[in-house]
Amino acid sequence: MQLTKRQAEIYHYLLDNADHFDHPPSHDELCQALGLRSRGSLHKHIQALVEAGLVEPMDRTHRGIRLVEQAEPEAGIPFLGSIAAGRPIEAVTQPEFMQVPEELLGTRPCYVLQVRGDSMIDAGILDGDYVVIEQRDSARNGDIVVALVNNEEATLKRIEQQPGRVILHPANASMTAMNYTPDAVVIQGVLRGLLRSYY
Amino acid sequence: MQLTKRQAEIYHYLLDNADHFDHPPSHDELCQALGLRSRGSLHKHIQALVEAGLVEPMDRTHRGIRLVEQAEPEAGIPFLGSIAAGRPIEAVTQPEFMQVPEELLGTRPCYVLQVRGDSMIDAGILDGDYVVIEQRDSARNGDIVVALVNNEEATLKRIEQQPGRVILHPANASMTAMNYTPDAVVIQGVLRGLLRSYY
DNA sequence: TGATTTGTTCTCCCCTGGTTCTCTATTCTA
DNA sequence: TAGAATAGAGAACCAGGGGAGAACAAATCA
Repeated sequence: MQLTKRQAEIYHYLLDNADHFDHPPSHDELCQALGLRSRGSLHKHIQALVEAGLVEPMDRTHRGIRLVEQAEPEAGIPFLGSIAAGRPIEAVTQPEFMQVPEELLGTRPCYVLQVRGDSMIDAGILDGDYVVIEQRDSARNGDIVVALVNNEEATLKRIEQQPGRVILHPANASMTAMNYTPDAVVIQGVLRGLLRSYY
Repeated sequence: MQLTKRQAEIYHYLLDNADHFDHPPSHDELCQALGLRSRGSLHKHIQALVEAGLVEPMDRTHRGIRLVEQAEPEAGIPFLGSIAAGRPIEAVTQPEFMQVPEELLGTRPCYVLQVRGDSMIDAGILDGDYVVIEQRDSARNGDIVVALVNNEEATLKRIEQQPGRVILHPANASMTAMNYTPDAVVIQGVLRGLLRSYY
């Protein structure tokens, strides 16, 4: 259902101030905060929000103006899919969330990918491991990064950036490093943590 | 259940003053403290708190207003210390707790140790990694276990149990497996997960 | 055991606050 | 430009929240 301008205004006020109130506000308090003089007018708006499913119906209970539980902040960080050298990231249809120790998180947003293949095995990253990736578009030489190559292949490699070229080093004695021009390689994130499940 | 404003007020008063009382307060004392003149009125509020599960039901016992212990669910599993081949587990003085994805947990209690040394490097377990250990006293051949050897040395190795002897295999080409009698090796847990932090 | 606390129940009452209604002003739209 | 939609004011209504106090019963104390 479409909100009117005023309804949206009031809804946003409620959103912004949800934590300011120690108790849900009464109609009178809200009227004052919103510059209304009539409880009746406010009630009409609140009623519209209830019908739109944004506010809990409050059947005569006092101080009952409560926002509908927004999708509770899903704990953890999203598990997005799997990464295998030479293919695009294979996304899961429904992102799941994984609880990750804070020690493995950076300040920037992070996500989790599952590693396919053995290209980083000498760095202790095995087939099936989960890697925590911090979203960044730049990296320092020596970092292990998720890189998008030629706009189609995603890969997890150690990066070496030199003037005029970018080298992606696997960590596998049986594989060789690859050379690219800088504009062929887009850094999508930097390896920040690793999770492995046995059994 | 949602508390009314007054109920929340009283509950917070109880929380704030829980330690001030040498014994749980009587209704009369609380009335005085809260500025109420009627025990009956207070009783209604306390009753609501009991129904909300915040106050112990006090079936007619005198001076019985007691808060329900809010067993705050300690998030995560304990980080106990570090394990290095050939030494006892070095315990941290104050166990910290780490958030660990459910995928790495078993049904039994788990704890976290930090790995010191390179003895399992060929299994992708590096110096500094955190391992999630499930408490068990037995393991299957091939499992990586925390084993207490000769009642003094703790070590993380792949186990092979044969009639009359136990072999602990490192995963490092430059190290050799060790043979023990079964009673010299006590299994303390089985490797269940691994966490690694880069940077 | 009798007196005193103290928890419980109940009834009465007032005020706050949600609801409903009507009336009016303004803005938008066909 | 007329009618609809949107907004607000304010009155009236009444249920819920909160308190007072009496009466009672169980626990505790002297």
